[in-house]
Amino acid sequence: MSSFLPTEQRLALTRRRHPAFPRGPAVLVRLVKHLHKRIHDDANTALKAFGLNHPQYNLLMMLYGTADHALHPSQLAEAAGEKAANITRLTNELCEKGLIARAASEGDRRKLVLTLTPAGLELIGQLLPSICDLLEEQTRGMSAREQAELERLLKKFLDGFDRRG
Amino acid sequence: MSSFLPTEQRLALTRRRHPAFPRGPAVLVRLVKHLHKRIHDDANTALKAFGLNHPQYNLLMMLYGTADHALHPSQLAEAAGEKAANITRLTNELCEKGLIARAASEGDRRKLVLTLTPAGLELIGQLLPSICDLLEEQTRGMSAREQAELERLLKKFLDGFDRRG
DNA sequence: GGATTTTATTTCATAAATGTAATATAGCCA
DNA sequence: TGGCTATATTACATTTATGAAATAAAATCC
Repeated sequence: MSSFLPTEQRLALTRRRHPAFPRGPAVLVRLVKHLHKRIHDDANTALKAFGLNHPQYNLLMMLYGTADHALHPSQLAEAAGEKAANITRLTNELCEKGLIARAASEGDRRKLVLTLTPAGLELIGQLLPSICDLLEEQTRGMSAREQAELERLLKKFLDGFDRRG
Repeated sequence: MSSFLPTEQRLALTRRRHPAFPRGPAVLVRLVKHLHKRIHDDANTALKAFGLNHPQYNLLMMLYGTADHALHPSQLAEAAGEKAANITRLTNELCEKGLIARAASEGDRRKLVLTLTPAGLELIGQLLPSICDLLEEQTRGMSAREQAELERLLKKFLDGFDRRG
């Protein structure tokens, strides 16, 4: 059946030993952890054929989703949820592959501008069909209505973290 | 407002450029990623006071949630969603702290048995109140009904990955 | 029962992520 | 303008995670 069953059993036992342990929230947290792992692993597998890993793909897609395909490193860090130090390393890798380019920022010379190169755009065009298939397949079990409801609830969940700061 | 808004805007632009890109599934995947990050960071912060990090805490709780507080390394890896190599390192750390103990397995001498020590149990008792508070707070924005519905939908989402193998 | 295959665990090399400090420029204010 | 503060980015050290090979014991097969 579900790969999550053992987790629930352990949680039940935990509650017997420590009744204050909040079952619902703990289940949600563990579900997110499990899902994240599966999503990350699946994506890495699918992207291997294109010479990318998941974080690199995410950076490319953040640029792809921006008006002029250009972002400052700090914006990219924020967009992709990566630490600044990580952005340096990952963008170095993408530069070496020729998928993005670095340029000095016109207005503020502390900043750089990262842009997708034609090769980067080309690669995105090549890999998107695989990624679309993957995303469709991963959510095949849910109706459109369920997906929308899940989206709503996940956003509410995330709001709770924003509130905490 | 929501920290997720920019993500949605980028997704909208992505769809304009590549109409086949499935918005719903992509949003779900990105929400899971954001949530996981926040959960992981919050937990690490809360656990620092107890000298633990999130993966170490997870291992302790997997043992705590098991009938006799004992698991083989391979079971622990499965339970915590960690790779075997990682389990070796993490359990070494926990052994050095005296929170768990290793023993040879009676039946199958390829295996080890990992058990919570009294000190490990004691530490869990000390940190659980903080963790319970944290979990309650993170989910405060959702009603019990919403939490239950979210749990149901996340399980359905996870089922999709189990089906893929 | 001996050879072969499978399973469990660890070791080691490597990759990925993070924190902290260093560097450089911008913006501000007197 | 000069000095102070804030921001952007990178470099370096450290931690954390992963993959692949090595080791050893069990299970299987003939």
